[in-house]
Amino acid sequence: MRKMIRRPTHPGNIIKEDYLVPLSVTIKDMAELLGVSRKTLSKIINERGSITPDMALRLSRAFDTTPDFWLNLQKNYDLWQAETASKEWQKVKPIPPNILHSNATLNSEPSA
Amino acid sequence: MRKMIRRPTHPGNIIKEDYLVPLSVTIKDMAELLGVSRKTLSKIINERGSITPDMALRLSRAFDTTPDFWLNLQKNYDLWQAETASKEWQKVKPIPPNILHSNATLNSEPSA
DNA sequence: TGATATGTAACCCAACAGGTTGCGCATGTC
DNA sequence: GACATGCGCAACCTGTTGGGTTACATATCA
Repeated sequence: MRKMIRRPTHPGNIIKEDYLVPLSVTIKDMAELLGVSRKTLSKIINERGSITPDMALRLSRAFDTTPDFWLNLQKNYDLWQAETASKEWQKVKPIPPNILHSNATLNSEPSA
Repeated sequence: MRKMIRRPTHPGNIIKEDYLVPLSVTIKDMAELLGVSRKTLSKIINERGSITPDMALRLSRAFDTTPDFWLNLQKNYDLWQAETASKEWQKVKPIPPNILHSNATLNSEPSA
């Protein structure tokens, strides 16, 4: 697993660049095809909305892709956001590997 | 991509069976280690809560895993739920492959 | 009996998905 | 110029959900 260096591409960007533009479809028409409101799609395209599981299913139908493709894009984006937004999670103390990968338990034998 | 037949395992199940039980850690203590409330972890363990990106980062720290591992579990679970919850997305009409994979546009030349 | 662990309900707050309506702007067309 | 269309976006509304705290009943264990 390589750590994400730069801000991952937003799914909306892919929709726009790889589908809407090449196909010359407007946001309005695409929203209709997908069965969602123009606003919902517009927000995603403009990177202010996210791909929900339901939207991923719709996109997978329209573009002959997998729902996972879209959800992975969103996942990577969200993860990057979470990593960046706060450093609180870094305060979590890792469970010592020797305990994690043995039969030992966390609260048994304080030391040895 | 193989289609998901049965209900995917909930991330909370993994946390419990693969970590809490083997390590003999209580939900209370684990919640403390993760820096979240007992309720938050309890909800996840009991499959009433989901793994957020932030929680995935915390789990990855504690258990020496990747955040993606946890988010993928959640993603698969959510996707299955969305597929099952409603069939509305199936009404989305696929864009004809010949148009999708050519230089043609959707609204150009109604036929040929 | 007393301490601990746990599920869960009640409450509160913030965020977010999605929908509708409408406004202002840009562009294209008649 | 006048009108239609596409689009970003702001309001406004609703429902859901994550997360926190407090509290309670139950269960288990020393």
